[in-house]
Amino acid sequence: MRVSREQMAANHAGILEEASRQFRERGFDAVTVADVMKGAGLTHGGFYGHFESKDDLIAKVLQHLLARGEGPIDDLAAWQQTYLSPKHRDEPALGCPVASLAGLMGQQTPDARTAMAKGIESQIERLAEAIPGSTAEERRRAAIGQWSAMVGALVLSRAVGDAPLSHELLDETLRWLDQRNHVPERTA
Amino acid sequence: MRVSREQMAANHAGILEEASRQFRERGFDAVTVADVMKGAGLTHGGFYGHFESKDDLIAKVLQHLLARGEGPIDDLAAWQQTYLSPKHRDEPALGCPVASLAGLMGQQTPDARTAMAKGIESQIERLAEAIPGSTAEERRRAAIGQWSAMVGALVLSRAVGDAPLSHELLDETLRWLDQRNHVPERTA
DNA sequence: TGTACATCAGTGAACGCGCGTTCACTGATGTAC
DNA sequence: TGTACATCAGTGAACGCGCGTTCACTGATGTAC
Repeated sequence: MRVSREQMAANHAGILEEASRQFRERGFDAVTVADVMKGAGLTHGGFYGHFESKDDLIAKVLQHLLARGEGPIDDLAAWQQTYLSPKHRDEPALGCPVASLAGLMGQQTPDARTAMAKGIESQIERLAEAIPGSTAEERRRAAIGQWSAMVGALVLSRAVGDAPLSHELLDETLRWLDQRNHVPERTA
Repeated sequence: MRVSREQMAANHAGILEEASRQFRERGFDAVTVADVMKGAGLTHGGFYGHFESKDDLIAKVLQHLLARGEGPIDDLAAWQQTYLSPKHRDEPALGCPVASLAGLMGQQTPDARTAMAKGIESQIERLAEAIPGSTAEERRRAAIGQWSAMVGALVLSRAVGDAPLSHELLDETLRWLDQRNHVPERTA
């Protein structure tokens, strides 16, 4: 059942895409190679024509998810509101790979860890350019602090489940960050 | 090889303690029942005399780790400095269970998730009492924001590995939080 | 352009391993007298 | 207090299952003429 070169490339992209969703949704361990291949509309045996191993897939998925250069953040408050939204909390499969996967890097390969580290660094740089502050050092510090708070709040809100606390974590962190990004003139 | 009641109680506590360390160090999936029992100086078969299943152990470990009421935080800055230290980053086995395990709750049982949620709530309450602020609402918001930032920074610094960025995440988040907890009089 | 054949992407059964869990057994503990 | 026996915590072999991975096979693709 050989397929055309175009179809094979599409299948390869489909496996990557499906894996990136399932990994974000359920983590690396709970997702099997067969799960990913089924989701991509293929059978598990063909997997090794595309990737060397499951670990290789994990590294490639992280590189794919984290290396894509996203544009600058033009509206910081809106961006943070989207990040700290119930929708983002409830849809990890399409959401921030750092929030879903950073806590799982302990047992991963060096390639996977490197991809994650690069993604975190580039996200901090991206945030630093959108954050107010008089010096570059101050903006980078604020970017690190705010990015930590955003990732932490999302991780905690997902861990809490659907209790009121879950929504409170998102909402209060958002408001707390918003206070930092405005000079304390309005609403104190 | 029956053992005394005292010895059995000690073994039970030892299994819990060993599991709580290994889970924090390597996560739930990578730690096997046999690993835990070996660490506790026992053989794997005896496990089911103490716990119903591995899932039961996970729930009991979380209850054990997160339900213990810790005293009030008397020195907020010192407490945050300890939390955001390289030592804490490098010793997850003895560190904060929320930072190690919150990101792994997605696939866990309701009992485990409930224990985690309670631990997060009580930690926020504990922080809120140590944080400056004129109203209870303001202190709770700051507690949520700061706790999110602390957990996020620790998770990110562990994910990054031993790159300079890892230390920077801890250090800059600490300084950033410290700025929030002082009226902007010194060092701007 | 049409035909013959070599290539190879995908299939699905099978393998080997490790894990959670079970169970017959052991021998020290704890109890009944 | 001492003895006989029932209890049962712990042992370690074994089971069953699911997973990552392999492999012989299939049949459409792509190429050589």
